[in-house]
Amino acid sequence: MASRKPARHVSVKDVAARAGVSFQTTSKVLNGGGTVSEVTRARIHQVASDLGYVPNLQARSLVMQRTRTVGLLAGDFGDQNLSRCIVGAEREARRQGYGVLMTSIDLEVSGTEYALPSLMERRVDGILLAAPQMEEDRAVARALDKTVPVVSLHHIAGGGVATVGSDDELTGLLATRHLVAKGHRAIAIVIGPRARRVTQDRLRGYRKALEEAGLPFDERLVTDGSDGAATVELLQRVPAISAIFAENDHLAIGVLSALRDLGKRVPQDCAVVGCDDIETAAFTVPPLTTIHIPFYETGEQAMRLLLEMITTGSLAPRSLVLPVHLIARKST
Amino acid sequence: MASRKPARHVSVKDVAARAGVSFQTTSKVLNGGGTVSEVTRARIHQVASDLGYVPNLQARSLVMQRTRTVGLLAGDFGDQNLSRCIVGAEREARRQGYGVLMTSIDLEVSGTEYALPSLMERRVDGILLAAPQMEEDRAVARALDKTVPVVSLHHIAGGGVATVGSDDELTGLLATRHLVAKGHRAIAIVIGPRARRVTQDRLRGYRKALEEAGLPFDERLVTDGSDGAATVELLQRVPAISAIFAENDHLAIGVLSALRDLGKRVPQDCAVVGCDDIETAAFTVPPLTTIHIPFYETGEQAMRLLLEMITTGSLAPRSLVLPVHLIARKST
DNA sequence: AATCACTAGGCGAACGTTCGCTGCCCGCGC
DNA sequence: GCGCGGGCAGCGAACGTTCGCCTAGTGATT
Repeated sequence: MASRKPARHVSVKDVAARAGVSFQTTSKVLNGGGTVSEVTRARIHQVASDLGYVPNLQARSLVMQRTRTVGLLAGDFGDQNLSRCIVGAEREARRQGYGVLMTSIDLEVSGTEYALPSLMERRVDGILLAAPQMEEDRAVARALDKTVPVVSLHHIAGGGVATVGSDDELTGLLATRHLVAKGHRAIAIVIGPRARRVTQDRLRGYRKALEEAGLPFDERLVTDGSDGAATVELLQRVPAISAIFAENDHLAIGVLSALRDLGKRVPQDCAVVGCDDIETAAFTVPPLTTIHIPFYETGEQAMRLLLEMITTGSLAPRSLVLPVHLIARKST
Repeated sequence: MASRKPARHVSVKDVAARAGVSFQTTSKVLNGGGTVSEVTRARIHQVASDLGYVPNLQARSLVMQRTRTVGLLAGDFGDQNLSRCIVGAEREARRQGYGVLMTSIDLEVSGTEYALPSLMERRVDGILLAAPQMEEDRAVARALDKTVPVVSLHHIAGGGVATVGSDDELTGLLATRHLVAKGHRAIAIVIGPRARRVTQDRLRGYRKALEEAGLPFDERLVTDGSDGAATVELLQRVPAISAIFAENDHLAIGVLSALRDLGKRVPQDCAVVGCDDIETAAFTVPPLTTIHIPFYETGEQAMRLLLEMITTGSLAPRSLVLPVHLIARKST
């Protein structure tokens, strides 16, 4: 019935046989360089293309001791910001002729259990970590085989890992400064999970900006925005609030909607600034002023660093912090 | 200075030497099964874990003639819907012990140029196509090596490729029926690129629903929504319009914003229904009624089908259409 | 005419596995 | 006491490459 034969791929030997040369010579022509006469070279190329020869990178990797493949360990591909990083990283890898083996880690298992070993078995030349949730997982640093270069987009507990990211403190600083510059004095902040670095850093930037402006830091102006009602409570607690800094755009959208429910106009009654510059930020009502985070470039730079580490063989953990900038829209 | 040696990985031979057995016996114990006495078995396991042995899948693949890796050719990882598919696909692959090699194709090159060959060189066992833009690229079907199973999330010109997707005609049908049921008679449709299958199919569903309801199809009620002004023009052209079906949620958001600009209330003055159920659809103002497309499941099923084709060795192009359903929110 | 320097291409080994076969030793039954 | 079978382990080959080394020719130089 259906042809069940896998129809083996053609190898250098097949080409060699047809061209009447040794397979090593064929190899020289097709892949490596060597001194082969122009005529046989041409003949071999001809036969190879006739037969549809496709080099077997597995075999090549075996002898070369490198796969030209990097592992990408992602927390959640669904996350829009992360996926922008990934796009950048993948593109850079491809540009340099590297393949990308992707794995995501589910929340249940710590990633150390399955994902890392699976990458190591496939002998990736390096690993790019894009998993915020393993920030505080001390097992990760331990599980990381010291033989392969690693770059992470997030801080890794235990350190010793190269990191590429954006300047989160600056992010908080710019956002808050902007509000200060607009004349606001009672500036609240809505934050995500406190355990996350990004939260802490942006919060620090917020405090720094207040300090610069000679404004007191008031713990009552800080609220956890994970549930929508938080903003409402916040405003009831401190009615004087005239501006809200949301530590990321999703929170900002929640804030916007809470303000609308309260009948407050943005930005007249209350200004709002977010962070991340997600795609929809430009289309909220009103369009959201936010801090643009260069996610794409982050991924790109991270991959570039990783590949550089791979080619130079250096395992020294260098780090890179990318600048951010404010995008003023209508919410402030 | 910095240790520059790659510090070679430990192989079965290393383990064997330490355990005082032949490397083949070690292989039997560690990977394949064989008849080995309990004591040597234990000893080998001990040594392997002491030395930190990690099997080399490259070498294994070479002899087994399969890599347990599938290629994922994606159009755009940034696309939210696509990335949900990808998450589902990756998860299923991982569940079955397969690795996923990802490549995205840039708009400049057709994908056939670089991406497919690169996957073939790495000897993937199968390929999952998730690239809407190659829908009409006839080169794709030709470039596809007939030796490896392929499943696509989109129609492939030339056919012969297994496809998994959702029922786009049903999508248009349900959306329009819903509006009809709400009593609307002048129902406009805002569509994306006409060349895309999904557009055509959803449009067909729209027409079918109108027909069912005995409403005439009016070409003036069809508009290309790619630029925001289209909706405004549409409503000026046909003021009687009381409902708009947007062929996807992004278009719907554009429509919503246009209606707001015109001072029309949603849903009182004009109802809106979208498609896709993107994440933000629940947070628009008002929350968007839309057709939920099971992207995650689509990816999952596609991968399942692909892996099944791989293991059974069947190349027959089976196809799968997943059902969709309406999610009623406040915009209708 | 003998040596030389090159060029073109072959050969063997290695990379880390799997797999089928062979051989050894031991205990058992007659 | 002899042959036999079964459990255990080793051996060789193969998968498709790359790489260094070797050899057989060729034409030019002494």
